[in-house]
Amino acid sequence: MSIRVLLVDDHAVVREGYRRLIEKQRDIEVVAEAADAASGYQAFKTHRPDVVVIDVSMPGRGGIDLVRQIRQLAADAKVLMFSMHAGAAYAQQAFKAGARGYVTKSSPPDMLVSAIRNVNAGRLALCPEISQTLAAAGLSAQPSPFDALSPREFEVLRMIVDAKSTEEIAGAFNLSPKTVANYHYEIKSKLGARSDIELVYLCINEGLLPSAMAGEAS
Amino acid sequence: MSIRVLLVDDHAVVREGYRRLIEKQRDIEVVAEAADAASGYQAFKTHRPDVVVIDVSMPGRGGIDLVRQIRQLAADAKVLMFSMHAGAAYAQQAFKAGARGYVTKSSPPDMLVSAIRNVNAGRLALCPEISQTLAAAGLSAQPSPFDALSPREFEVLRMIVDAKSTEEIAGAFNLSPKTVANYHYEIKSKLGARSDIELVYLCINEGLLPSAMAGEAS
DNA sequence: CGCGCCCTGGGCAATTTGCCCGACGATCGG
DNA sequence: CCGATCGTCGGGCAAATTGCCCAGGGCGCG
Repeated sequence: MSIRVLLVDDHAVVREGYRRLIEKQRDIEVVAEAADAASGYQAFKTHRPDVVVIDVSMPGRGGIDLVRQIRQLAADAKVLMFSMHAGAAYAQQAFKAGARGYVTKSSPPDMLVSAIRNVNAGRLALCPEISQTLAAAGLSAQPSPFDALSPREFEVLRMIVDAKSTEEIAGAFNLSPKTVANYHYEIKSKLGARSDIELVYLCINEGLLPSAMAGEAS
Repeated sequence: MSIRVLLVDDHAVVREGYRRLIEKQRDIEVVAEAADAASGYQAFKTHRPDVVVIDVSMPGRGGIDLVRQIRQLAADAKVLMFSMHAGAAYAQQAFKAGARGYVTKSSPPDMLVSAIRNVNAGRLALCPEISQTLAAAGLSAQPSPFDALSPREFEVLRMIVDAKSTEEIAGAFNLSPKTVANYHYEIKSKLGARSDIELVYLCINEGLLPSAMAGEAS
């Protein structure tokens, strides 16, 4: 009996790559793919895979939200998060949302497949970089102020540092602009940022951002 | 005679994915892979591929630099950039560095392979999102928008992205806070930034912020 | 059940932003 | 020499945003 996997990633190439890695194994098979959170959720409902592999950074509400949704539907769902950044903050949010594993895209191929096996077996799966930064952030020094953020605040923060306007965020989450503005204020307050620009820097050296994104120079 | 391709991307999964797509074609073959700029450069020298596919965002100084290096070695090298973000700024940088194509990772698979053929044939290759944003930004806009800034504006900009408050800047330059606010407005206007956060990103990928991203929590 | 989080948004004063305008000096072409 | 242009500096004012407080509803936990 093989492990049935659902792949959710907005980049077709990445899905191809993961699929290729998986197909080399004979005890794992890909039963479905999805390119965004909404269709990923549908695919989960219809296929009920053993393991769901989700990319954290996806357009719209992002992968973290999808985990939450899925776990709400099926509390025993096994989710493996898949990310391109090694920031501890993301990983922590992912685990809080109910993920059972977290690996980066730069991990060697065999780690990616063994992570699927681990998660399927009920074990946690995380790659060295993550466990390292997680451990460092965890027991040693200060608990990152990002831990104080509620899930919702974290998601709003992501949109903010992605240079989205208050209205865009409100639209994306179906919230009142006022509520978003309140989150914005609360986030800055919790993180001790005195301006949006400080906010960006905090996120950058927390690893929340791919370090340098292209601005919308329109 | 098939098109010989060199793949440079730091994520193993992505290389796998691209390789899988390419192997389905019989006129294209992957002659080498590399996981970083340095080994990519070596691989280019030894294999002399027809087309080099490079991921823009790689550890170190990124893929843009690699293009420049390669073009310096062989001015007729055909480089296809491969990115996960659709920002026009990155694409422009890529073309300025000598790339002949630019596609995003969210492009459909057949676009990725046809881009290789186009670049190999000497044509430009870019996916719709990019050509759109690029056209919007105006391809004629060759000079960096930063050139439009007056000296004073430039100085103020540097203070702004250094997270200084309006009052701090006014104090540092012996100006009225109102004047600083006016400069602030004028700068955003000239650079086309709709928020301070976009301003920061513009500066980052223009290389204005050498010290910005040094934070490694580890 | 009570307590305490989180989510959601209204209210409102204080500040900032967006945009326009006027003034002064320097530089430059004719 | 004379306008034209540009950079610097700031006032004004309406509109938007921020800072901060508050309140009700939902959900989990002891």
